[in-house]
Amino acid sequence: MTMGAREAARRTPGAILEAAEFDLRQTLESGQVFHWEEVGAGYLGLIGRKPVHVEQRGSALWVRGPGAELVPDYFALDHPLGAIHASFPADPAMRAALECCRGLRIIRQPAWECVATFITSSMKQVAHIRQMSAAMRERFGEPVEFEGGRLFAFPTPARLSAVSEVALRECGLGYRAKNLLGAALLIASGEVDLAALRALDDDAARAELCRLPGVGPKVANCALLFAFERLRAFPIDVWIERVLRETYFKRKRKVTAARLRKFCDSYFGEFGGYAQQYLFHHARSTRRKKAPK
DNA sequence: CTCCAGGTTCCGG
DNA sequence: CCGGAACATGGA
Repeated sequence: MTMGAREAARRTPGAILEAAEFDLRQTLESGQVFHWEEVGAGYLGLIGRKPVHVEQRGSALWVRGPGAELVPDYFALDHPLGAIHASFPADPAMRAALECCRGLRIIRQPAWECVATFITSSMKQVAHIRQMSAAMRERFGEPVEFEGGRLFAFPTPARLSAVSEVALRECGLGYRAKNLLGAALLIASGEVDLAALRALDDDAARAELCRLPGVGPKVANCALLFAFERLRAFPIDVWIERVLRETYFKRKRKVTAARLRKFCDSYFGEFGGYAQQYLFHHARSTRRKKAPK
């Protein structure tokens, strides 16, 4: 596909940066973030309110747009991925996940949009979460012009707290609308201070997150992992639970949630969150491709 | 049409 | 502490 001269002229100047041990696609398609769109040979999205287009060619990232300078931090290119991979347990399941997902990085998301999207995630497929996120952005977010198109920032807590529950339901949230509204209110009022969580240890930060309606242990761990860089946080969802039971608790009866929790916290170690994300993405990408008949 | 999805909350053993 | 049930919506 060649690009027309007019379209090419719309492009903003770009830059090239080195990104070793990084796989953009695995990172953006692994279900940790929900607003990036595949455009051309790369991905288009916002980092906060700054638009950027990112394309990977080998170990180089071609970036263009106001968000370009934020790319290294956002995609956590400074995480010691070699050491992280080396920290994974050496069992077969973990090995397979590593081979599948090598280069996947846990990114540094803005806290609120991470918390908010995961509040909407309960009992929803990744495709649905993406739809709800897009709907809320388009309807309530600040528009951002970029290369002849328009993107929308994720609406702030203040903005969302002023929205009606009906309007949120129209974005497809269902019963989650009330939770998101309540969470936005608690944060907009200052009763819960997301920025202040950075000073707390993991357990205290998790407890604080769980004060938000619609945030339980799983969503709190997602937020800790994807927005607060707590790389030990290990979210247990239906996929991971299936993997755990089939892999580490084969033919054991009565494995309670508490038992699973305890196992994960000790077995996967200091970068447990990374291990979890690799297992999650591997399970999803192999289960979905199966049986095209 | 039926099944199920990155859960949380509330309620009775 | 543990298992169940309700809660909404849409893609496969």
